[in-house]
Amino acid sequence: MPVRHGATRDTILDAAEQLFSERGFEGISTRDIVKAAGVNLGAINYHFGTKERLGVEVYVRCLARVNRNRIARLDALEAAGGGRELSLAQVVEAFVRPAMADEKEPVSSGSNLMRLACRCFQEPNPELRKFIEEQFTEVALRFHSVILKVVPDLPAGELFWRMNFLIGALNRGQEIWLRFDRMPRPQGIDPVKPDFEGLIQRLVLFATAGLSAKCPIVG
Amino acid sequence: MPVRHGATRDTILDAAEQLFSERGFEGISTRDIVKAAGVNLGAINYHFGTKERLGVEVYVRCLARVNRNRIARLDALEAAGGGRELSLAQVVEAFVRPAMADEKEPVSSGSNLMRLACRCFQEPNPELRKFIEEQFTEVALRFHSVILKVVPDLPAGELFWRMNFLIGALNRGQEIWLRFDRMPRPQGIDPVKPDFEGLIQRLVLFATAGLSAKCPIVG
DNA sequence: GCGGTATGCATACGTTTGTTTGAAACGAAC
DNA sequence: GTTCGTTTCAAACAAACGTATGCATACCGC
Repeated sequence: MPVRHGATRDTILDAAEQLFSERGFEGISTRDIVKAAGVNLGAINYHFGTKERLGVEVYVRCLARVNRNRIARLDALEAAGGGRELSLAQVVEAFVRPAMADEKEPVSSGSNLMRLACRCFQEPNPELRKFIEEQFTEVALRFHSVILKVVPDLPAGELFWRMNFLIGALNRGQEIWLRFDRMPRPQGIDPVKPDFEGLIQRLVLFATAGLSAKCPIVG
Repeated sequence: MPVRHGATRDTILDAAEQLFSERGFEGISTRDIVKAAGVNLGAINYHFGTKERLGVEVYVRCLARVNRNRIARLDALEAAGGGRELSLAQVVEAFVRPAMADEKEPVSSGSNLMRLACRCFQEPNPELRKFIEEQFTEVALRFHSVILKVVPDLPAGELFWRMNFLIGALNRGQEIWLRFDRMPRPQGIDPVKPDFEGLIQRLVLFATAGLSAKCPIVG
């Protein structure tokens, strides 16, 4: 029945990705996964050992892709700029866009990439968090140093927190965008759902302003 | 044994609040809760019916307090201002501060209030989400209209998204602040953990800039 | 005092959980 | 065509899960 080597393994990863992104790691059972994947119950333990190791692999696979993409975009920007200084908006976009879509997973409201990139920050399981956080060290360092160059009068100590504010805004933006149609929207406000590019544009605008806010002179 | 009416019920609520805030709703069992609360296993079902209804009550109790506080702060600001226009920073602070501490729960790294106010946005359980989101309708409307007054050239359609960016930044800021000491911090960046007021100040600065960013002229 | 409602407790119920087992089916090598 | 390592399968495992039951105890108006 299996067509190629490792097919079952990948099927499980894909099914688990989808389910975890919707209900979280603790909210999904191994039986949910094998049923969705159409494979045997024993397959998870055979291929991954434990449910937790499967969880780690799902999240790491997704985040590695996103973060590789972020760095690639930054590299491309710097190469294209040829020594000229980048704009902060360009840098922020290079950070934001890969969390939303890439060549393998084009934009859609059913996008696993975006959904999982959100959920990875929301998993309370400490073991999972450990591996998830590891995926961000390289990207954090790269963007940190680039942004410091682009926003010269920003104290280094401030950037750490502002980067996290950006990450939070990104997550929340994604979450609301994905759930928009199924969400009880407060009447009297009547928000509109922008298309995908509109969301990025709004995020970039917000975060760019936030990142480059002048620090009040202390003392 | 019980000293006053409803003591067991409240003990359960407090214990569940603490545990849910750390591991999420799905990550905690009824047995975890009764053990932490020091009450009988049957007590949860007796007082709340189901685990899910206990979950709803825990989150609603916390959010009702936070959001009541937000509105009270806004009322106080408007009363004190006596018709003068508020500053955006004041409004943002009125939104941010109640999610971090109040008279019942002063600031500390063990603060349940802050931890739970974060987790409430991260629960994947749809039933829980429904009740959680309900808690925000009033506060959303109030702050929406106030901010529109304070940032006059902000298109109403934009504010919905920027408010959510603010919420995201707030959540992420809280989360990182709470976990700061137990977190693997990227070397080469060496961030410092501000005190509580410093966190609020940074959040207000970031969000104020983001909220009042000028929209690029389209067309 | 007494009756009745509200609460506490120990225990058990039926499911679902993650994981393990041992045998069957497979593909490639020889 | 037999062998061997790998993968799939149905079935079973013990443990943990949320919940229900039956009975003891407390409280309160009377």
